[in-house]
Amino acid sequence: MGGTGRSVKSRPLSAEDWTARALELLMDEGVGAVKISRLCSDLGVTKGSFYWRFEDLESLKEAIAEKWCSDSRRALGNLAGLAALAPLERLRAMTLGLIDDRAWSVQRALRDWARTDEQVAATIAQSDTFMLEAVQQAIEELGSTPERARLRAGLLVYAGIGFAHGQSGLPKPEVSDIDDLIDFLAEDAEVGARSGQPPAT
Amino acid sequence: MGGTGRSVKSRPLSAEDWTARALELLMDEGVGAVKISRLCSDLGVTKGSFYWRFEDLESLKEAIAEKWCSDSRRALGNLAGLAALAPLERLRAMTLGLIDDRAWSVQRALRDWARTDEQVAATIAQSDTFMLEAVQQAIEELGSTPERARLRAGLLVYAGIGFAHGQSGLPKPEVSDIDDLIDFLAEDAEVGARSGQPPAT
DNA sequence: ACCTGAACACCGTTCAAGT
DNA sequence: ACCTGAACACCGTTCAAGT
Repeated sequence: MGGTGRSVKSRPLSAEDWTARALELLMDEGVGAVKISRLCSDLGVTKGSFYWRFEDLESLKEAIAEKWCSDSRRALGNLAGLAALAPLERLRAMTLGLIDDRAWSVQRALRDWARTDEQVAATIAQSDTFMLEAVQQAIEELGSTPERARLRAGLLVYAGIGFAHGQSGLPKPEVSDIDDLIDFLAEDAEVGARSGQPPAT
Repeated sequence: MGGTGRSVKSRPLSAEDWTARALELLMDEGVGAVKISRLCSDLGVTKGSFYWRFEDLESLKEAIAEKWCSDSRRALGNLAGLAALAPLERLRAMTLGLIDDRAWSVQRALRDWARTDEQVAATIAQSDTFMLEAVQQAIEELGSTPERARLRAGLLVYAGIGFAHGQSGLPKPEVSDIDDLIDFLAEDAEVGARSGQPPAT
């Protein structure tokens, strides 16, 4: 059945062919399926072919990380780019994305690899920073001072990462909980705005 | 040099000998060091000896998880048991524990294993629930309603887990940030208490 | 340039045999 | 009861040889 395993001799495999299939495997079957031998049988070649394109497994993982982070950065950029959208709605959309995205299993694997691979760590760090700034800005637009917004954004982003790694017997937040959460942040932002310092020059 | 590698024939190895050494390895050298072959050379036996005590690697990991969770549960119990301590101080101590505990690398490995091992998952879930309840109760005592306290506790605990898994290029919270955070929760709790519903019967 | 084929090291697992 | 020793499967890695 179609798609995998080149039954006929076709064009040589590009690096993208390898990373694309590896990312598919990671999403569909988890980190345990990302093995050179598995990739080779899927792509219909022998291992030597892999080592023609990549130094070793690590460099494959780095390539996966870069592809995935650039993809998700683009997605988040689309959201943040909707400056037209009210900050409250934008924040809500981001938070929901934090919760239900099925691609969290990918992130878990990446963070895992990041622990022993500086390249991957740097890629992830950049991606996290981007997310934090988007959230912080939305909260600022709700009326918090930059410092307050940074604290709240950090709390929210860290909680999102934690949720992804938890799976944890802890009650999974419902959509209504998300709404309460946003209310929580918004309500406080108003307090901050009302009693607030004037914005720093 | 002393400690590891029984140079002389001594008493047979108990299951605890194996799990204790494995936990040491996990804390000192990370998850990559927890290998049967490594354990065997450390303990001065051959692999068959391991398989006399354990079914396979999975069951060793389950044993590690149980040992570690029961240890940390006791530690947290000591904190929560200090009902004498003002809830604000208790909450602060717990949150600081969430941040600086060097044993986070262990938790990361356990959550990783939990993904493919139901036993480990159950052990972790129980540990998480215990933590959540302790935090929730402290926040309730600050004057929040149970529902509000649950939301805030969940946010805090998830953020702690996320922080442990992040390492993430995001700015690591300073102690002063923790204080701001506690203020944030406390301040809101007061708001909740002032405008609050009467506690449910 | 791109890939095969065979080899090797390392690790988990099994099992008959030893004490 | 507790462990050895040797075997096997699986996976990552290397490399000479093929087209």
